[in-house]
Amino acid sequence: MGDERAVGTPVLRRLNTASVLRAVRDCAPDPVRLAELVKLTGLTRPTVGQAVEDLVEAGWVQHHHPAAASRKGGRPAVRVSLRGRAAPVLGLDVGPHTVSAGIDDLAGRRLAAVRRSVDHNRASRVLTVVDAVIARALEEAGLGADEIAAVVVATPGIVDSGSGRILLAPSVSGWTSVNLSDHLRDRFRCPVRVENDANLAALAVAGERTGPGTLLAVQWGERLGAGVVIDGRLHRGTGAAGEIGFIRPPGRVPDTDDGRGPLERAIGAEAITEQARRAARAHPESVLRDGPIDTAAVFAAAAAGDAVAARVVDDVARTFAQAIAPAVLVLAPDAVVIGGGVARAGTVLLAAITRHLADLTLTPPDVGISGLAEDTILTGALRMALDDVWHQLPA
Amino acid sequence: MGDERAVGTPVLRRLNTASVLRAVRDCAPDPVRLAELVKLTGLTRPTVGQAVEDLVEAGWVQHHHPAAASRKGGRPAVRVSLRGRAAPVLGLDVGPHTVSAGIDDLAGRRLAAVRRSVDHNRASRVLTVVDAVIARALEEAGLGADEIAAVVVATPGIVDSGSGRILLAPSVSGWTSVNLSDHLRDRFRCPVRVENDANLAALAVAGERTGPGTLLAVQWGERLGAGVVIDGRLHRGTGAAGEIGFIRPPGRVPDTDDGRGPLERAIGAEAITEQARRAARAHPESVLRDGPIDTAAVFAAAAAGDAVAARVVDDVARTFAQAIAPAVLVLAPDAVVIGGGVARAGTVLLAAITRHLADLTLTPPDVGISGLAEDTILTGALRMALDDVWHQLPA
DNA sequence: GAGGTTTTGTAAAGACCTTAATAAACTTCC
DNA sequence: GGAAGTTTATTAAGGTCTTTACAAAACCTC
Repeated sequence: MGDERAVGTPVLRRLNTASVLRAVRDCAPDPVRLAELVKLTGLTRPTVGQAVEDLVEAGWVQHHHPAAASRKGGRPAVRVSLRGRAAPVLGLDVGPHTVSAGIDDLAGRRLAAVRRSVDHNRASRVLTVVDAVIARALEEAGLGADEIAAVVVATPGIVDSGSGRILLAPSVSGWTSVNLSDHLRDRFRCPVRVENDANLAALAVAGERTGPGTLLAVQWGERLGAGVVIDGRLHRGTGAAGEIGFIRPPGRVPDTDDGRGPLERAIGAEAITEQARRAARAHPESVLRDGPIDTAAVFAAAAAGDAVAARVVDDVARTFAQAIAPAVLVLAPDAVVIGGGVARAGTVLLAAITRHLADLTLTPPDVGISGLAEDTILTGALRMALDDVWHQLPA
Repeated sequence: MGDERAVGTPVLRRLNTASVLRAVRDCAPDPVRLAELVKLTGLTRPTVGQAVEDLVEAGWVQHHHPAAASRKGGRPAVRVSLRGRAAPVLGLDVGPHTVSAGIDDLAGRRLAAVRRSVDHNRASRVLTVVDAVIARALEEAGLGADEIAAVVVATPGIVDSGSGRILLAPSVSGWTSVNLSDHLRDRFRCPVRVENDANLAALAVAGERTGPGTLLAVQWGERLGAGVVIDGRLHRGTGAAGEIGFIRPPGRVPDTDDGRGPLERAIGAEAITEQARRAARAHPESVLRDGPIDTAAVFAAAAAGDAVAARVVDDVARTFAQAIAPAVLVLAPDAVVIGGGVARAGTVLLAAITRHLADLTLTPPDVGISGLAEDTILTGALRMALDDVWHQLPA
């Protein structure tokens, strides 16, 4: 129930120019003929002409040389395209081991991508790397910090979306005491947002899917987090939505004081390998006996038919399914998509989870693996930054 | 990202008349002076005048006699108010034991309220009662079926929101084979929607709360259901969202083949009394030994300090908290509100649930009891019907 | 009953979109 | 190489709606 106010004729114009800009964006990065925009928007030629003129003046779109391809008679068309450099956005993924930065232009073209690892995950050291990565990315894109139109930073832990403060982040020592948000706000004059990494990964995964719907996107590695995306919008709740790592699974869970949640301690990557090691010791016939054990090895052994490994995988899948089943029943998501290090191991786990979930829920969701590579979180951060820019258009 | 199209000046007018109508509604049921509407909408006088003229002609608002109260000098103001009879809506709550109907006008005034019990919950019998209740409600309101602008029906079970078919409804035998939606569509010429009762109850509870936010509204009686309302909008997911009755709680759950879910069998009203009975047999010192045992008696005994009853209540609360904790972690709702028969028992249960949830979640939500009386579901149905009418305004 | 106040009503002006007609530029065919 | 044809841009006129400004009306108070 939007509360529109004070509608005059100028508002109409803004509405129409926005409509034209949307059409131009949908065609990005290809240039569009003006006549095509008329068809796409349903507006008339003079209106579109006026709007394009305004947009060019404001710097959002740019003219193209008419001396291009695909002429088939007639006066040469004026063609325009999104002027990406009008509002480039910066995405940042601050992980416990690596820091990555990316710069996209409005059209979604990647202008820069930088990745650097952090040796010691001490907060002060991380901050230094963050600054270095940003500087390198800006250099690569040939941009100044002033030209960036939006910044979104992904970080582990729970983030207060209002202030941008990090409330809880066990994986990086001292991270909560650093006001990352303020630190970056000084460097940029545009809005800076800090957001939970699993949430941003969810946004990236949702971007791969078309149409509305509910998505539960899980990031599964050493730690375990999730994001909820409903009809393309991220669901935050009171702020800590998606923290599945703190679900308490049935059965005993080892105590640790590293701030990890019960489910993380039960089926995080480390717990999986630990279970496999124990199983291998108890069952010398397993191939797990040979070679080093990591999650990839466990899943590979299970896929190859090793009964002991299969048992471990099934246990993990069951625990996971039991843990999220209540949430699946309440949310009734269209899909549960798993990303992160564990997901890369393969489809053995997937099948087991699907099986168990079908048993525990009424309308079992599709269970899939994220098709996105290592930069899922970064992609999500850039996506949110672009969305931000796009929503404050009329400014 | 709404895809606006073909915007001309007529659209502007529609926008403004809609804005004026909203303002009139917000003042309902009191009449509004025209000058006041100017302030409320931020539009100019001629615009408001034009809009009001159009709305009167369309029958949405009506003029008031100027010979009314509170004059303080000046030309007598033209006053208008929402013409409720323009679009009265019908709400229906088809429960396993009772059928209720209500008719509200646009201003939210209750024009009729009818409630009738059903002896045998056979589908054919229920349908007869439904028809009778509708007829009585229409008579009471002095309206014909043709004048109703929207109908929303609440029913237990899982409802396909597209077709309105009832997919799963164990509590009424033969209910799934009845196409309630088609049955009613023949009687009314307006849209008829069938919706899960817990979802509508959630909508009603959400109406009591102000502002945006996430709400998990639980209906807890013999059966157990919930609705999720996010920023005022009902969340459906793939259709069966909120079915917490089918969450599998830790521990053994008795098997039944009446279609109830595991959590319902574990902590539904019947299960609570059963647990209390067992506890009373084992502990003769409990006051539960005296008198008949129902949920109210159990909660009263616990509130009065009976240790055995308190133990039962705590067990129930723990099971409930454990069951919904994963959903609470994923959704991070602002509040969990409990309604239905069990909730009426008092605040003993509430305190226990709050305590256990605080232990199991990161950002514990407010836990409260629905302040709405028996007609929560009916209220929700009427609310959704009103929302429906309101959203198809520009037609 | 005169003055003041509050509100309604009306007319002119400005802004924007739309329709329609005209001009321009390029390709293709003869 | 010129004429016909096609596609597109430009310009002008017309209509609708909002805004601004001003006049009229009705009522209360002094």
